[in-house]
Amino acid sequence: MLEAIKFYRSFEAGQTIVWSGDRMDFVASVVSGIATLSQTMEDGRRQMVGLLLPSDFVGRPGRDTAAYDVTATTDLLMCCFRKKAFEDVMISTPHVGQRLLEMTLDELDAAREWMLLLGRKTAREKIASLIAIIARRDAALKLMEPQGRVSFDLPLSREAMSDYLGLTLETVSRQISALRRDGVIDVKGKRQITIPDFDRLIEEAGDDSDGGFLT
Amino acid sequence: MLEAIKFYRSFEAGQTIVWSGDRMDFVASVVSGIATLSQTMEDGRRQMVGLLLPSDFVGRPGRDTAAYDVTATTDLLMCCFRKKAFEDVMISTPHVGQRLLEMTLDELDAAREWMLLLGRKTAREKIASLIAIIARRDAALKLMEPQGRVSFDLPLSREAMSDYLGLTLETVSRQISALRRDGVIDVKGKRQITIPDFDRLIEEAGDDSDGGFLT
DNA sequence: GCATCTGTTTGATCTATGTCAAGGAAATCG
DNA sequence: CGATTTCCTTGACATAGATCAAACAGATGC
Repeated sequence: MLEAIKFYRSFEAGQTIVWSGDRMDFVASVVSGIATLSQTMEDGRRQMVGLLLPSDFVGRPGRDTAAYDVTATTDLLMCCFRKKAFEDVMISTPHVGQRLLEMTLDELDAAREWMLLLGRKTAREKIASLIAIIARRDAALKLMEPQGRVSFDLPLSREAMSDYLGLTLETVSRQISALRRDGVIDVKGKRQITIPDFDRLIEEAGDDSDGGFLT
Repeated sequence: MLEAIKFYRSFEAGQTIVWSGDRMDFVASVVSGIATLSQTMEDGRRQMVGLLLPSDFVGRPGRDTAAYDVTATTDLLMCCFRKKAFEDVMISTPHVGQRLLEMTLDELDAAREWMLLLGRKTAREKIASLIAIIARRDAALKLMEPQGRVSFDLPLSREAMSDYLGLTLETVSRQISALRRDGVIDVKGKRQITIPDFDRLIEEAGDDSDGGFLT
């Protein structure tokens, strides 16, 4: 049974949890906080390839080295299982594997949505999309649909946003300023965002679909 | 048993198999030929989000509308299962679900590799990466590792390549010409590629890892 | 209260890639 | 066979976003 073999680990904001290529003998799920998966090229160019929110799963059964850097963006608590033990549970409990398949398919959909963003959206659309994604996720925690006026805190630095969106941090900053000037968002301090009209934001994001990354 | 419920469908090159949003009551796997998954924005911008090669799986158990456009790039033969029947088999045969999980995890890795390409690589690196991916896949069919001198046919038009890479078809064309001028690749006609030195190509692709999209 | 540090904003310029346009090459059709 | 169509290449020019550089704002420490 899964309960019997789990243990917890906590990390501080900014800390790298595993480096790509490291041996990784556990799998885990996020309990609280935010972590990112990213890939880095030799010359330092970096791309975030996953955003881990509470309940998200990290690690791959049947592989023993990490494929990505995993970094805690905020203080983070993870619930871990030794990989071997987890694999045993997966074999004896088909339900666990089924749930994992479902989650993996959701992640694949999110990754594909993200590919459209990276490949085809303008910088302004990218920023609007990211803000919409975070607003949706934030609302989902309160079991709501975002609608009308919405407020929340950005859990990412400008640099993290640029890694996410395939932009430079300067461009991220400029586009946030532009969206503010145009009344699409309202910014208090550096991180606190208010969206006066969520539909307007969605329009700016260029999403025809619901854009429902994390719904 | 899966054998009992499968049936085949074939499609011509260029034909769209399903449109995003269509009802899709089957799942399938590619027997021969190549298909693509793509997303399109209202104004026509398009991004390929998946490349389906023989043995790849399409469709999502537990969802009844297609999330992407599926298009046959070459003549295509698919092996199909009614979704309901397939789901029943998945429940009664854990092994099928496990295999599907493994394939989905591989696809997720490929999607993430692709995100690095879309977000951070230059046009030249993108083209080199795509050619390397296709060369690898082609070699894999012959159970080989690509090495030294390699030849094969591009199964994609310039436009399909641009949809894949988040570029315009003109940029694709120019970069292919540039790689040819620089002796990285050799092009006969429009589609036949020879790579005189595979390692050189990998260098141009900017991959630190093995870039092993489809290995 | 002042100095320092980190994260952010803004400005001036540069450049890779997009856009628009024309023409070439190979396949298909009459 | 020439005519048409489709796909590709190449050129000239425009522009979104990158790069380089400076300054600002809010923490933190002394």
